[in-house]
Parts: sequence; C-alpha cells; structure tokens
Amino acid sequence: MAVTTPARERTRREIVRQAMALFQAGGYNATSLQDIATAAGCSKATVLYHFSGKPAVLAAVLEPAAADLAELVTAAAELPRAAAQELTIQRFIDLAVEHRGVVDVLQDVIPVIEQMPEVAPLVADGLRMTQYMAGSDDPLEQDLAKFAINGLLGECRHSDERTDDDLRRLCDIALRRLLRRA
Amino acid sequence: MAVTTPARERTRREIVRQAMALFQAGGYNATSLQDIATAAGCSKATVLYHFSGKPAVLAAVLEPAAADLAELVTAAAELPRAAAQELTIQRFIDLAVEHRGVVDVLQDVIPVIEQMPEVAPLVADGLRMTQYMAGSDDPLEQDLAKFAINGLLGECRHSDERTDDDLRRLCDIALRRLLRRA
DNA sequence: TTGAAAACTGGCCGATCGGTCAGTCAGGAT
DNA sequence: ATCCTGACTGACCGATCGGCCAGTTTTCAA
Repeated sequence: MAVTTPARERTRREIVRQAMALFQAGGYNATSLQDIATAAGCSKATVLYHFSGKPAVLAAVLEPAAADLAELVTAAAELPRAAAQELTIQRFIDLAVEHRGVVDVLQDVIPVIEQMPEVAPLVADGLRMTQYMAGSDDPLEQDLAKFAINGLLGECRHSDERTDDDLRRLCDIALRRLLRRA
Repeated sequence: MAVTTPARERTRREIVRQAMALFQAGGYNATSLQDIATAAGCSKATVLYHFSGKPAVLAAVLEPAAADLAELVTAAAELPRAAAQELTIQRFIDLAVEHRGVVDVLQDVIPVIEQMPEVAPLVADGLRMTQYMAGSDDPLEQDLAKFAINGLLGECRHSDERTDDDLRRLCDIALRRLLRRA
C-alpha cells in the first residue's frame, strides 16, 4: 500500500531517528537542535514544534529502551529470586545489545542526569534490575552486579564492528563469571 | 633559585584543584572557565593567563594520573606475561582508587576525546595496560579485560561514601573472577 | 472548491560560551 | 626615584546555544 503515513508521525519519527544517531556519535551536549533539524531535513523550529524542548527529544530517544527495561523489571518482580536473576542476566544482555545506541547516549547524559526528570524512571528501573541480577542481599554480590552492569554498558559503547551475537556471548560469559553462575 | 615563584605556582595549583572538583561534580562540558575562576578566587582572564585554553586546564587535571599510568605501563613492559598481568591487576586498582576523581572526569570527556590531543597519550596507555591485564592473546580474554576495566572505572565513579579499602577489595574480587585468577 | 486547522519556517531574542586585549598594580633591580 | 616585569583583571568580542513567535504553506474534511 502507498502507506499514507500521517505527516505528523513521519516527521516526528525521523527527528528521533536522526537525534539518536547524532547523540550517539557526538553526545547529547555537543548536538544542537540545529544539527538534529538539518539531519532530519527540517527546520529547528519544526523540532520544537514536535517536542517541548531538547530534553523532550532526549526522552523520546530513550523511550523504547526505557519501556523494555520497565517490562523486564516488572517481569522479574513476579519471579522467585533465582529465576529472577537468571531472567535479568539473559534479558538484559539482549536489551543492552539491541539498544546499544541508547546505551551510548545514556553514558553521555549520566553526568547531567540530575537535572533531567524525564529520564529518572529509567535510572530507577536500572537500579532495581541491578538488585535482581545480584540474586542475593549480600552487599558484595550487589556491588559485583553493579560492576557487571558497568562493564556491560561500557562494552556496548562504540562496538559497531562487533556482531550482536559476539557481543551477547561476551557479556554472557562476563556476567556469569562475575556473578558465579558459570 | 627562590624555590620558583611562590605566587605563580600557588594560583596555578588552586585553579587545577578547583577545576578537578568542578569537572568531577558537573562534567567538563558543563563547567565554564568562569566557574573555575570563581571557585579559585580569581578572574577568568587569570585562568587563561596560566593555561592556553580550557583543554589545557583539563590536561593539567589529568596529568598526575596519566603520569602514574605511564609509569605502570613501562614497568609492565619489562616483565614476563604472567607477572605483568598480576602487576597491572594490583597496581591499576590502586591507581584508579587513588585517582578516582580523575576517573570521574575522564568518563565525561570520553565522548569528546577525539578532538583532544592533550589526552591521547593517556588513552593509549590505557589501551596498552588492558592488553597486559588480559594476560593472553586470546581475543575473549582481551575483551574480558576491557570489560573488567569498564566495570572498575564505573565503580570508582561517584563512590565517595565507600572507603578506599572497600573499593579496592571489591575491584580485586571482580577482576580476579573475570580474569580467572581467583 | 474552499476554508480552517495542522504542519512548518525564517528571523529574531537573551544568555552564555571560550577567548582576546589593553591596561592596572605590586614589588624587585638599578 | 625610576623603570621594568610578572601577575592579574575588567571590558569586550564573535560564535553559538535553546527557545519563541508571527507568518506562510500544506493538508484534508465538508
């Protein structure tokens, strides 16, 4: 079909698409609204017509990953501890690999995250997931889970040359070594 | 010599001290020269009198950590492989913990690091050290070493409430689990 | 066909950035 | 007393930022 996409959603989607690429390549702060507009083939005013401001563009970029993470957290919440740990290990690797662009963006935003209420739920879910992944209340294991996630997120940054499967395999080995579930 | 100019070095040192604190708290990009000047109790022009520009201030902040890392790398280069791995594991943990403020700053600068020739040697040394820490040419172990360093650097960020010893112990356990040297 | 709503834009605004420059000032050498 | 110089500063610059608004173009139901 000629897929008569409503102009509204089509432009909006393209802005988010290009914003993601630019945030990933150069970081949030270094990307201007003009850069996004130019890449999306519209004017800066159009970007601000669709989004209330630059933070809103960021929130839209992060939204799909945030939704997936929220779903994972709620799923883990209804499982016994060991199963929740196994689920989070498996699913979070997939999630991070699939949304590695978002991971890239997030790392850049972290220093300025306090002033961004738009991404607060994402951070909160991340913290909750860390606890599930630890699989224990032992502070050491909790810290090791945080350590694991830091390593995983770092590994997903700027690793476009690696295949998804290779990346998944590496993260799986690393997480199981760290969390003693080899 | 009269122990070098007292005022000169005193002001310079204070600028670096305050710049480090501000970079650590808010990030490099979010910190203006005016912020640094105000914190150091001088004018913005004075900061630019002592340093050729904002990147030069950053380089001065990173310098002590960069020097320590360079020393570690050269020491590891003269050791057999297994000894070099053990040395880097032990010493790099100390280094990261001791310079955790610099680690904080570095994470923020990474996205923009390509345009900063001042810090290129530091990054190069970091890469070299990763290879020593892997202790093997196996690509998997190399990747795991990168994974470990990412986790370690992440762990050293914003962990002021933890004691140095606790942080060191955690990193030691994590590295040995990941690199199979428990 | 038409007219109102939606989509879009050029131009402008105030704020802030890193950086420059002419000049002030204290104090040591002569 | 004079001069010089290193340390320092206020005022200012061009560039760029996010955001705003009046006005134009496109869309589409009636």
